[in-house]
Amino acid sequence: MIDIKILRENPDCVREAIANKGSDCDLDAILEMDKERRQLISSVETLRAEQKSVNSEMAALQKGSEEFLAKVAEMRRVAAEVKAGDSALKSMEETWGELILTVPNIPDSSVPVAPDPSGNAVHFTWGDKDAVSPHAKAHYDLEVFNQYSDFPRGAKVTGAGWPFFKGGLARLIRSLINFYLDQAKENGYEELMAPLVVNEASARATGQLPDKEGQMYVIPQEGFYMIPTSEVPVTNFFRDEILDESELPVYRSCYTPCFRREAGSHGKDVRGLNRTHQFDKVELVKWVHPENSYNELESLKENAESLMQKLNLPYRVLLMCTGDLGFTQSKKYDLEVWAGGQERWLEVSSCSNFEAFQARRANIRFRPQGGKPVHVHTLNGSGLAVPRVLAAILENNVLENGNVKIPNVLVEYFGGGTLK
RNA sequence: GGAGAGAUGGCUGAGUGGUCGAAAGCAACGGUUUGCUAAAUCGUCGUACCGGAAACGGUACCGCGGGUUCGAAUCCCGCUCUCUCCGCCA
Repeated sequence: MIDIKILRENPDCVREAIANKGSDCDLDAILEMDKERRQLISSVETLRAEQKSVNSEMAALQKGSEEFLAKVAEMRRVAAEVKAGDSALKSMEETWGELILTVPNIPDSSVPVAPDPSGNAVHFTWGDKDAVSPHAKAHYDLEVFNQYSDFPRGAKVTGAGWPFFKGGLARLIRSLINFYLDQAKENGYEELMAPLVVNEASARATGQLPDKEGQMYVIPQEGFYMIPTSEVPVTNFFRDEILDESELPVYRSCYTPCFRREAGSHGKDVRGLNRTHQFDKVELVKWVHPENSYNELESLKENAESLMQKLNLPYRVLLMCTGDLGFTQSKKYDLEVWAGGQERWLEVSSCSNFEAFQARRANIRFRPQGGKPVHVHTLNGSGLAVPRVLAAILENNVLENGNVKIPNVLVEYFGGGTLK
């Protein structure tokens, strides 16, 4: 949620941000309504103040006295006015609340201005993508992959895009998760286990609702949503709370499966591990002091990068342009791993600073020394997604005989050096 | 799933229709006192919104949402959550 004060004081700056993000929302209508709303608030409150002061006079009067009864008659009229004003205000607040939620977050000044993904800047690359296995093949064409995964049975049991993994591949997935979590711990993130479904308020606070509703699976009986990322339960951990300034920054990591409907996806993008409805991911989440959030974004990104370095996987970092920024983000880096068999970059992490946008929605604040509560800044990034990293490992590390060499850092987790 | 009890400020806990945003205690913060610690003592001590340059003023909030009433923490209805007991169960 945008800060209404920024909107009032600097509408042009917000207007520009909206244009750069390519979103459309009617700022003039919002500002106009803000004005009306405030007028209404003040007229209702004036009435109520009158009501209140007469009520205390009445408390001192004899109950059935003439004077008392006269006041009752008079106040009956005021009460009706208050009631009418209240209901008008309530409906206005409702509309207003919906409108203000349509205003996107403002991009940071360091974000390149461009309308579409072609404006994303390659910020950094690591590793030599031409030095991967000479036998590289798309993972879905590899014998080991097909041996240890079962898409047809997944489709039978649930549907397309809900695979089973078996034996060595299942173990490799588990190895990656453990590796990620252990690394996160090294970097100061406390591990969290979270609910896999959330209520509507949580989905709203992190911004999945209302604008990404179609992405989530719904449990209508309970009004719950299956999480599309652990960002949702984890960020909501502190919803409606005031933290101590001394607690900041708070770092948390969380492994969960993630569930995404991926409506409309099809073709090459969804083959094999590239895109499934359920996938494993470790998420890194930070709650930080507003002054430090951009430094914190850099270190968050580096924490994610270090995983690929240790796995010896070539990757690149994109600084996303305004047109490719999400609704809630101020600045975002995408991390893409090189999948040598498919010869393409696969997104494995997206590290974002939301500034106070989520914190405002989620009502997460901290109390500065002796001062009024202030919204924290929230950040998150994958550290990392499992399936696409797995795809890269398989594709880049295929040996001549079709077996796959396990990255050194995973050997101990995996219990062996080769997947065969 | 069945039966019952409960939800008040950071915490404990009074308050069953009127001057209650809410007693008291604890914790916290500031001052005094004190050789130090402790104790004592005085004061401050919720959040949001509206108005205001500010000082400050106003309004709302006693789990959440409705209702009754001139007036609701208090009465009525619905919901959520917590606890206890029974049943079921990884």
